[in-house]
Amino acid sequence: MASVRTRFAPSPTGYLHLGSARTALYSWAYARRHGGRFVLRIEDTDEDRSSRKAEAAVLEGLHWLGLDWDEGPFRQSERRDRYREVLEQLLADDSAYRCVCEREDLEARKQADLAAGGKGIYDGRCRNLHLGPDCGTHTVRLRVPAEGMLDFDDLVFGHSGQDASQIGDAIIQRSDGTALYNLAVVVDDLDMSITHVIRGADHHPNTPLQVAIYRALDAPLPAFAHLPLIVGESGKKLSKRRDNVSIQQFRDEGYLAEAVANWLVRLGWSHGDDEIFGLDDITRLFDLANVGRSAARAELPKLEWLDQHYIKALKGDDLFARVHPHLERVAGGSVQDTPALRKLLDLLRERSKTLVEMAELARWQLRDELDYQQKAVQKHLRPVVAPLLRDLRDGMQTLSDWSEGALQKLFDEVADAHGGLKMGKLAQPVRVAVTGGPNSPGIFETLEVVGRDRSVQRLGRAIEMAEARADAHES
RNA sequence: GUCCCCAUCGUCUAUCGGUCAGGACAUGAGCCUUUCAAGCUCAAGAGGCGGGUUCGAUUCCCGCUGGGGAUGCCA
Repeated sequence: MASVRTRFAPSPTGYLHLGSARTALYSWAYARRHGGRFVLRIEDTDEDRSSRKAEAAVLEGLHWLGLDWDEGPFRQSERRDRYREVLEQLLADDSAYRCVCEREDLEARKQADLAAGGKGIYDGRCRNLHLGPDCGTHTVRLRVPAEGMLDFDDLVFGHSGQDASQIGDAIIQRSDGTALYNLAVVVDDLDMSITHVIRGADHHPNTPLQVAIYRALDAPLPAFAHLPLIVGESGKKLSKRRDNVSIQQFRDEGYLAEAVANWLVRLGWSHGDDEIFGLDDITRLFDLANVGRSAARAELPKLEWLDQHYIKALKGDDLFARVHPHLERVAGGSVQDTPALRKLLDLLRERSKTLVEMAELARWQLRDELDYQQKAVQKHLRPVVAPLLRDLRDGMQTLSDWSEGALQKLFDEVADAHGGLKMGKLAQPVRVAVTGGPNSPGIFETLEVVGRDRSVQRLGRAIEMAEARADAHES
């Protein structure tokens, strides 16, 4: 058997669509798994909707996910002559014919047919007119056989097909002389020797028509594999309006590429009870045989869990580089690489579902001005804690060494001095004082990150806040 | 309307005639604990309905119901 050749053929939409991303991932994985080649082709036959910029965004999405291709990108817009050549050939052997039916008229006849209980397919008015090139403005239609099965093997859905009588003679060339999608894909897949056409199940119903084209061209069929749709919360096909369909948006929301890829690969494919798949695992294990047949609902919780899973494994330079843009957004300016920040990020790994969340959790380190959470201030910075904070602050100023160990010792001493206070009584007020909120990593680690000067300063501010409330009570 | 497809916990899925129907996420409870997480333990939670076939159906067949997709001079 010829070596595997798969392709990904997106239309340039300005971003990489979630469903397309999965199709790309599966096609890529299938080629890699079988030592084949992966071809990239841009389907830009609809000029109105295509631009180079929109195409670049699609490629960027692919790169971000970690997918690479061996050939291309080829563009259908650059293959017009080839389509024309094929069209001429089809016309010459009478597999196709010119049609001069006008749009409005066509629509009216279709509606009438539908109303009369018909199927609403082309009535074949020009089918036997044998119109020549001089017939004026015209489209070209494929002469689909009147009967017989237009069938094909589908690696996911099994043997599929439709009776030819259910399909009208479809237009394959527009009246402006350009080829339509259904013709272009077939010609491209043939010319590019694609062995496995892997694409979304929304193309499943179009395939019989394409089979008719293959036959008209007297060409062998590739293997088809239609992937069940990914649907949104609504249970319907993903829509730009309702759902987040842009891979770039997931990236911007702080999801890691490996998490998105892992999420996508499991949306429709499985390998026993396994859940964690890196790109390398995917190229090693992926197979069409284990792709399911029903639509999968894209829900975020699993993605979040995966994202946290991969974030937990991130460290050092890699971690820093990936959160950096998000840190700068929170900081509202440039963010320097410091040991304290590195330590904080490390502590935040298992507390963050996304990089965006991680950056948010680092806010108290990124900005000198604290955002105090009123509820936490009310609860923890009460007048009675002022003396505690004062002792702690004083102790910090003379602490010989600013380390978790030394801080722990200081806290123990202050707790003893105040009648054996529980650690929680001390930790929470301090936490609110130095971070502005009730949640953060361990208090000693937090203080170490904040640093002596800022800790002392923030404690001072907290003492003022607590005492101010005492005054308010008295007056 | 017509054609095509799909149907296991809330979600993603395993099962390829015989299982206490398994796992994961989410959910609830507990443990841990200076907060939040993380981690660990436990719990609850599924074969749409009706017919067949079979010694035996979630699994195979048919019908129904439900859902989805396609029906473009879009891809």
